[in-house]
Amino acid sequence: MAASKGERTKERIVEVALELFREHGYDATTMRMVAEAAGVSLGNAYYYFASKDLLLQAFYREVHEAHVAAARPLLAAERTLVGRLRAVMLAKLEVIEPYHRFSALMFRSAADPESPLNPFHPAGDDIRREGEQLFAEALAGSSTKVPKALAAELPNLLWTYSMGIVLYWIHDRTEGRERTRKVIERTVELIASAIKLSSNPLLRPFQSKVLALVRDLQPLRE
Amino acid sequence: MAASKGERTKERIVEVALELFREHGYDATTMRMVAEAAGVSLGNAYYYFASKDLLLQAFYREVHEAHVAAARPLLAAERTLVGRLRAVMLAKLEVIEPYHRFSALMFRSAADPESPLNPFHPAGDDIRREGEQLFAEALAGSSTKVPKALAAELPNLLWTYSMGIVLYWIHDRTEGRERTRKVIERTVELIASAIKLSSNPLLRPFQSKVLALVRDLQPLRE
DNA sequence: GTCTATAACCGGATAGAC
DNA sequence: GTCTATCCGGTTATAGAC
Repeated sequence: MAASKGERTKERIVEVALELFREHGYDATTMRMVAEAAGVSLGNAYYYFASKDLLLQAFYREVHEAHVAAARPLLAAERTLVGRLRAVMLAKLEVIEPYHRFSALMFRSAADPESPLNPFHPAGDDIRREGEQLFAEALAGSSTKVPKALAAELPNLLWTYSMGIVLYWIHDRTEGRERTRKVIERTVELIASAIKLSSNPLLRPFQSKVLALVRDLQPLRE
Repeated sequence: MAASKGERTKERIVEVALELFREHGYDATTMRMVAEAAGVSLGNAYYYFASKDLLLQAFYREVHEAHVAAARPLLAAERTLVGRLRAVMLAKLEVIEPYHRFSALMFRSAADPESPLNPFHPAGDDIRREGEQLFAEALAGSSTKVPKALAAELPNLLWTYSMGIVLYWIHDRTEGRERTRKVIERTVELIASAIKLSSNPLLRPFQSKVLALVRDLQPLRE
């Protein structure tokens, strides 16, 4: 109850904003609508959120938290690597489905250098780190042994992969997102196969090249 | 010389717009500036370009054409697969370098479903098709034999890859884009290795799974 | 029917008074 | 912290000129 008046106002703004986003989408929701619905003036809304984009970040966080909440129970029931990856991805699909109508706009920041959704965005961003964390858990709890060198890079790679799936899903107009589901099924199988194959000595030189590349990619995150 | 008055006006608008983009970037260039520089009214500028984004498409086309022009002579001098891929990618880097300052804004459409730069954008778009064509040439002229099934999918995959490199480059603040250059070097080597490995019988089942996936990805392009 | 201009709208963002 | 008044730039409506 230590919430100051300001904190409560801020919370109220986020709340109505997310509701409006769900109802009308991001673009169709104006800052004026948000301000009015929250019972504050336009200028005052900007006092709390310096830009409309910052409100969108609140949306990402909500989606992320719903994703974690949806994925955990599924993970508890799966031991195979492929099953666990599938669970995480399908949970994501479930959570974002209500936003599909507006997804193009709401996820366009995925390519924006300033956005945490951008896979190349410099580190320090909570949402991406927590997303990677979820994949780390999916890997750690699986019955498949993942080589250590690979294990260090995989969460980050899988997070990037998941962003690619979201990008695909945005364009998927099929009933029940059938197409995206199929792509997820095929890709999680492939990823699991690739991880298992990676121990094969024939591929050793190839594998170490890939790892070296992946490690080189990182410093952009500073 | 059949250029009607309207065509000439349109051309003039594109011309000054690209110049202003180069000088100030996309966002800082206003439609009012473009109109004034082209010597037309604001409303008239909109008669020719229904949106600012359509002017940006003209920019993409120019960049693409410069890329092809820069890549062709390099390709003429390279026979190895790795050399040819490298040539195409480095030519790209050369061409886009002048826009690095503003790249975040100018390339943000890469994730926009409506943009031809989006790798998942439905087919029918010239620029992406021509980009794939360039990679098809790079492959066709190389000394490496590419399995037919793979050859059909590769141009499209390589184009997507090149978009990923651009996304990386956008975030690359290093001197001379050293980091991106290194990533290109490593990735073209990996790609060439992977193509060669793909003939290995041990990987046959893996390879066919990958190809099946890639083919499945396509129909989104309708 | 092709082209051009002026005025206005709309929504994100800011300034500055209280 | 809150407001009102404005700015600014993309976009549109619309009227008229060639």
